Amino acid sequence: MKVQLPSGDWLELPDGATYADAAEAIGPGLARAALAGRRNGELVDLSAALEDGQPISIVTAKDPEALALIRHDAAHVLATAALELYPGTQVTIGPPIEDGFYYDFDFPDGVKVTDGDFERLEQQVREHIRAQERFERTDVPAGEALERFREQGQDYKVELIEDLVSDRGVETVSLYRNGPFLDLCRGPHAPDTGRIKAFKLLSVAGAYWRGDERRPMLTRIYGTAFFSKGDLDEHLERLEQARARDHRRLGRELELFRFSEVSPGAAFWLPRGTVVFNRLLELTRDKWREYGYEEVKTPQLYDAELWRTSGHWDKYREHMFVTEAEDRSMGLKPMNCPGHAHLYASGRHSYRDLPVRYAEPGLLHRNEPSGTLHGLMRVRHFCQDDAHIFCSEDQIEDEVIACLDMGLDIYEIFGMEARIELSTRPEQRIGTDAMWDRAEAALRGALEHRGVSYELNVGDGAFYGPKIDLHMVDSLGRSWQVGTVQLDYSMPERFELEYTGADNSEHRPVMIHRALLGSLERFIGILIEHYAGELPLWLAPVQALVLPIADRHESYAERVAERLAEAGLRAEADGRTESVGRKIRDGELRKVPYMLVVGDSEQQGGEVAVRRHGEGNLGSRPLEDFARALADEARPRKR
RNA sequence: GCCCGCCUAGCUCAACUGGCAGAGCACUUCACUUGUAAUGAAGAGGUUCUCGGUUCGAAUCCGAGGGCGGGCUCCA
Repeated sequence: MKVQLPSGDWLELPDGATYADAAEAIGPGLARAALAGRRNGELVDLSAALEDGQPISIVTAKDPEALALIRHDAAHVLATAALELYPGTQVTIGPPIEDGFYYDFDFPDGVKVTDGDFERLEQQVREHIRAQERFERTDVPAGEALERFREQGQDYKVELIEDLVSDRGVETVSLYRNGPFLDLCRGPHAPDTGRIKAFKLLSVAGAYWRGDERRPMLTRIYGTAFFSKGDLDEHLERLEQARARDHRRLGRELELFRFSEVSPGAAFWLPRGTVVFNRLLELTRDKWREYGYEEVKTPQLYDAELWRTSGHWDKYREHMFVTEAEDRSMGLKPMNCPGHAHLYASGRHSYRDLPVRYAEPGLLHRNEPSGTLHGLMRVRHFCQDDAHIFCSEDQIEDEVIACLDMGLDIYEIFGMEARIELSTRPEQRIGTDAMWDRAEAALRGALEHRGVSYELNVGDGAFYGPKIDLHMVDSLGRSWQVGTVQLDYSMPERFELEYTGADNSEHRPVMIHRALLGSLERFIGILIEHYAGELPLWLAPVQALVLPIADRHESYAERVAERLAEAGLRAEADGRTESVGRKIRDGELRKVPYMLVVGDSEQQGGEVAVRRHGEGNLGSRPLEDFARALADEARPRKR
């Protein structure tokens, strides 16, 4: 039989040959390096049989998918070790993930595995790796596999097989054996455990079986594997560097904000952080003006009646802070939409006035579960760059395009890109199919018009309408939603919103909820990590620090700072009686963009010696000159 | 909310098996008057997260609560 190699050459092999045989035939070096085969783009075991006339390739460590392969191998070896150290453990699933793998275990009663047990586990794993145990695949009838796992008391595996049979009509399943461990697994695997060259366990966490909070809580052990110790070390080094960018750490070090037990999930903004916050808000307001929004201000606290009307009392109450006042139930707003809808409803509107765009940097409170709070990224109190657009149905697409434009404008200022998702109609929904068709088409049309790529999230829309979500990742690769553009047909219904059409009869507007930064808190968290704390000049809490060399230069330093302040810049003089080296060090650690050293020669010549953060000494230049240049550089961003 | 871990000075962290709570940085004062990443000395700073228990004795052991961290679930 013949198979075709990636080079286009044909390779002649005896019938019944495997990928391993093909690798051997090509050369002994490749045979040693071979980890798996590739058939029609899919990885297969080296022991898989070749088919006549097929194009094939041999996968080695250089293949982009090879790491996932050995990480999956590593997960099996971890399960092997766990079963040996903790007999009676039930194994569940153990897939490779970005940067590593995990395995979920249900340990026997009384066994609690923590990261203190990692050393023992790792040692056990290493022994199996050293032994170079072969991964052997066998395909068996589902019934036989069921029997086997039932006997072993592996209930989760039994459930998995039962579901494979009932949901997918599977008749045979594949099992993989490595050393003493036999696991239900789709494969493929490397030929033996010795291919895992570097291995490390990273963390332990709880995880619900099948992600369902009503099912048992399992113990998830995270780890990673590489083809060399060097690669592993490099990865650990990257993790360490990512931790140094953590906004919680930088927020404390740069004195931007703090948290306190007296108000969990709510940031206390220090003066420097407040500068950043306000600068971002100014940017938002500029954009609102540019895109034709009108800013409004609505109350924090509303009678329960409003929340009943909006549906929050039924659907969102557990996330609301509720209080009593003079025998009335009141709720702090978790969203601005009911207030804006109420405001719209309280006046008359002509079709000539549409779209009405109400914007508000709304202060919201949401009673998020304690376990979900996370620095600035997930808080209970935050400020949303929120707006609601009331428009006719034929205005939807243009409005959504404008929202996307505005969002992409803003992200571009920071050189950041959002991952965009379109979420379509869920099972539980209101409105007719025709309405959903139009709404989804409008959102898709807007995305395509703007020419952005997006992922389709089928069935994940809100019950009242489809939505576009914009996500960004933090320093550790965690994805957070920032912006959202949502169509809402429900709220206008509930609040009986109307506008008078050209036909002089009343029509129902559509409501578009949209936020682009999402929450200023979260966005600032992402910005801090994006810039590793080195905020661009226009956002920096202190833009220039003036450093007098000796006491006699202090009044000149003050004058320099004042001159910069006159130019609209944020400047401070460091009048401490410390060495210049010390002041520079402190300024560098504070990540202040510019430091201006002033001594005798600067004072006499009306100059400043400019030092740029991260670049060093740029030499002296006239103060006037520098002030003008800096004011220009600090003038907002692009556009 | 659930699982695991952690909580000592403003920050980073010490304190052998239960036996007088410490250091560096920051802060205050004094001296030094400084030219591009830490001048020196002295001083002050503690409910060891909270409450309860065990013990002659608890930062340390046990229980409950709070907060934080890593995940899971949730997240209009």
